[in-house]
Amino acid sequence: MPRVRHKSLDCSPGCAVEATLSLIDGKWKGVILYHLFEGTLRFNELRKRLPNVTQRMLTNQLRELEAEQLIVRTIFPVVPPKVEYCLSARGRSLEPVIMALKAWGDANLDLTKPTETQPATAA
Amino acid sequence: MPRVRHKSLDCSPGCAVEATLSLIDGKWKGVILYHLFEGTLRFNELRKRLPNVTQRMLTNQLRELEAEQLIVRTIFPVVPPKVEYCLSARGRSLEPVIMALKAWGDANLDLTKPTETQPATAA
DNA sequence: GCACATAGTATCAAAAAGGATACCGTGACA
DNA sequence: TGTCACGGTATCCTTTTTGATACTATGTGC
Repeated sequence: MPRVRHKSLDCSPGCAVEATLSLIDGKWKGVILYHLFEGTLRFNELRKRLPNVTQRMLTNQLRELEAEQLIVRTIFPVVPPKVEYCLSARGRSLEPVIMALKAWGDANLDLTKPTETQPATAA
Repeated sequence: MPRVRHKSLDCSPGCAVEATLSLIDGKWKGVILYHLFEGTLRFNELRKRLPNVTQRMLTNQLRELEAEQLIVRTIFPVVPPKVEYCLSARGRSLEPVIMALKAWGDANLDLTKPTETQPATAA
C-alpha cells in the first residue's frame, strides 16, 4: 500500500474527492492514465509519449498505479524484455475523471505546444 | 505563482490532464473546493468541515487556490476579523472534475465513517 | 569477445510538501 | 487591566516527492 495521503479522513463530506485525488496525483500519473485509455502500451512507448520523464519516475509511477489496481502490468518471458501496461477495469472507470480534467485544462489553461504541430502561428 | 509541476509539458497529448491536476492536487484542496460549491464559507467554517487540518495548511492551500484564481477571498474591515471564501467563476467551472472525483471515490473506495452516522456495523 | 534492445535498479541528493507549536493584532467588553 | 473571537503569521522540523546518473540482466547476432 503506497502513500496514504490522509491518515484518516473520518469520511467527512468530500473525503471521496481527496481519496480519489490521492490515487492519481503523482507527477505523470494523470497523463499515463490518459494514454492508456487508447490501449495497451509498452514501457518505452509510454516513455516516448511523456517528454522529459525519467525512467525512474516512469517506473515508480507505474508501480504505484499498479499497486492501486488501476493498471495491469504484463511481463513476457522473452529477451529483450517485453512488458506491457494496460488499464484495469477499475482504472478504466476513471475515464470520466480523466476526461473532465482534460476538458477543463483545454478550456481554461493556455497550453501552447511550442512548435512541431502548429508552426508558431499562435505561440 | 505557486509550484509548477512540470517545467514544460511541451503540450503533448494529455498534458492538460496533468496541468489541471497540478492546480488541485495539494492536500485538502479537493475537499476545500468541494465544500465551497455549497456556497461562501468563512475560515473557521471551512476548518470545522475539515477534520485534522492545521491552520497553517488551511491558510496555505487557500492562498494557493486564490493565486490560481479558483477562489475569491473577501476581507471585511471589522473586528473580530471576518474573511470569506467563495469560488470564482473559473473555480466553479471545475464542478465536473470535482464531482467526477467524488463519484469515483464513492463507487470505488471503501470510505467508512467510523461512527457518528453508522454505529460500527461496517467498521 | 562486443554491441544491441529492453525494462528496469541502485544510490545519493535536491526540492517540495506537510506538521507542530507558539505567537500576533485588532476592537469590544467587563 | 485581562479576556475574547477571529484569522491568521512565524519558525523550525519532518516527511515525501522528484531528479540525476550510473549500472544491470538477459538472449541474440556479428
